[in-house]
Amino acid sequence: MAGTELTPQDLRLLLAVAETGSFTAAAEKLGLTQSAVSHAVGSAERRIGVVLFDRGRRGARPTAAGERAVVHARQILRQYEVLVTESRDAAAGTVTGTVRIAAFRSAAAYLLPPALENLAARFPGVVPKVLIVPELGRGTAGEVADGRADVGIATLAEDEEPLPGLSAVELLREQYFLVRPKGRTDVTSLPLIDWAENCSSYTRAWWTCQDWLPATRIDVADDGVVLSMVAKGIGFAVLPELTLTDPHPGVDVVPLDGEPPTRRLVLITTPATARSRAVRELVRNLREFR
Amino acid sequence: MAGTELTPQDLRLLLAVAETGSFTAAAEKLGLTQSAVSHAVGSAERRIGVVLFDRGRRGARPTAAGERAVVHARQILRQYEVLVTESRDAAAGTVTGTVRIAAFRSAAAYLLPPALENLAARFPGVVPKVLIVPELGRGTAGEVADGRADVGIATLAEDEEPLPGLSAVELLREQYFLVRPKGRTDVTSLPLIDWAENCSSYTRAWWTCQDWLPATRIDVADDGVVLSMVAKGIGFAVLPELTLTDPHPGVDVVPLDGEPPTRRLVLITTPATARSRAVRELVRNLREFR
DNA sequence: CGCTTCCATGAAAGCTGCTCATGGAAGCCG
DNA sequence: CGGCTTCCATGAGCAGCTTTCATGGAAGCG
Repeated sequence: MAGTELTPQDLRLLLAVAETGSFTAAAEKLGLTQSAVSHAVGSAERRIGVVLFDRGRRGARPTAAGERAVVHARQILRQYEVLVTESRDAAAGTVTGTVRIAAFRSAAAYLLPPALENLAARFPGVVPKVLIVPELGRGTAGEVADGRADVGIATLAEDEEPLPGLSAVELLREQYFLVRPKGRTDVTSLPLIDWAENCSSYTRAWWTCQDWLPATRIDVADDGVVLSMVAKGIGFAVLPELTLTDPHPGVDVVPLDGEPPTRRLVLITTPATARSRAVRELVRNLREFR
Repeated sequence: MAGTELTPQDLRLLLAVAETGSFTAAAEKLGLTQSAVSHAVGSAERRIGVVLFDRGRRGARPTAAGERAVVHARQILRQYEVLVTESRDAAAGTVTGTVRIAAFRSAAAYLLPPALENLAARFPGVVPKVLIVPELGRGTAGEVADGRADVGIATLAEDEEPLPGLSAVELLREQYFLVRPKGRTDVTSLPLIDWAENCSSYTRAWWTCQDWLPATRIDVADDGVVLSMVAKGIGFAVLPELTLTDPHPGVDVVPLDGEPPTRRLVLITTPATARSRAVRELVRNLREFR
């Protein structure tokens, strides 16, 4: 395509190829010919002087260079959208556009609904899209960094810094509580039911100050399952406040001794969209309704 | 241009028109015809459904919508560059690219040189471009927000928050000092020589705690001029540490009584580029050499 | 009023991105 | 081992978009 640079269409192509893993599938997805994709990708590679995909029998996989290109492609395409909606808004004096929110399950369940309701009431033109992501690996911050979301609700340990270049605003700071089967006051002999998202670094410091460690540790994927297992007397758990918002019969929630561990919930944003009215309003809402 | 969206060429055009203030000048700047610009801008406006420029006898001025479009256009074009250089770097295992740094004068004079020297030694492929901006209005942060710089060195009062969506990392925290003509111990009767960039909100709180106020106030544009005026005995000044780095004959620098005012120097970055190796290294250098 | 300096517009040229048609390579399998 | 399938590459040709060329109109300035 044009001269020496990549057009938005090129970017969409790269993205489609990366996401489908094949030129043919990408072409189909965009309503084009496989030939068109092949020509375009080849031309793009020639123009920037780098191979973006390894073609093999099983399709096409991005090279290291391709991975980088794809991340930027997503962000550029998003910013094109923002350009258009913000320009229209500026002319019409309205607030519209979509806001893609990445949140982990419990945040989406307890924090988002009131904020989104209020947002919808005041800015009917704004369409929020919620993306539920497990807070593992790079978690929600990764979604924002890779251009798949505009705003992320992430957890951060007290001393942790956000990924470079992402701006974090503290939403709230929450404590961990001891959750034990109802009536069971001594849990030292019970297994600890841990939960994959519950990044253990948050509680590790606290454990090192205790004079006992749990006998066994059971790992579970979902925090709801953790709670019902505790209710059945299978073990005890250490969970943050947010996952304990609903009343849970069959368990006692008690504060932890000493210096209880805490974690911060932060709002991750990217500059590209953070200045848009819709995102700013969402952030304001979330901070109000915490 | 193409279908329903703006190509990078369209963006370059918008930018050129906004910067030159005329279709004709923009065309010349890009080596095109005035006709091409007119057709392209018209077509872009039709596609996004908004008038971007007010055309008059004196040329073209961006509308509110146009202003927004231009800001995003700068950022999108920059991110295209970053896409290309990062992809090439990923393939070749190098670190290249330009980093545009916005700094106010004294930061550029005292903070930047050692950091840039070190950066150049370790990453010869990285080309820093320094943009000196008065820290007035939105200051260096505005340069970053509008896509004219990748990194900004800005000042922030203790309780101040950075612009929404920009991420700020604290570089250092510096005190204000009293600067008076050599030997002159009582300055209460002298005029205060103030300096436009010296955002008075930083020192206002301190003044309200004092039991005297300066007789007169003289406003000067440059901090160097402030110092030489003090040296001539014309008045006294209250200046932050950074502007006092060099020895200044003819003045005494003494700490302020009570709770002296401070300001923070922060590094402002945008996600688009902050993850690039070059920017991260620059940030590391600046924090080391503070 | 003529002159200059802006921008707009219609028609034609040139380039580019797409499709069509085809070929090649590599795995799978009876 | 040929046939089949499933990938991607390539060359030729067409359609459409971007740009130019050649004008025209509108408004400020002497």
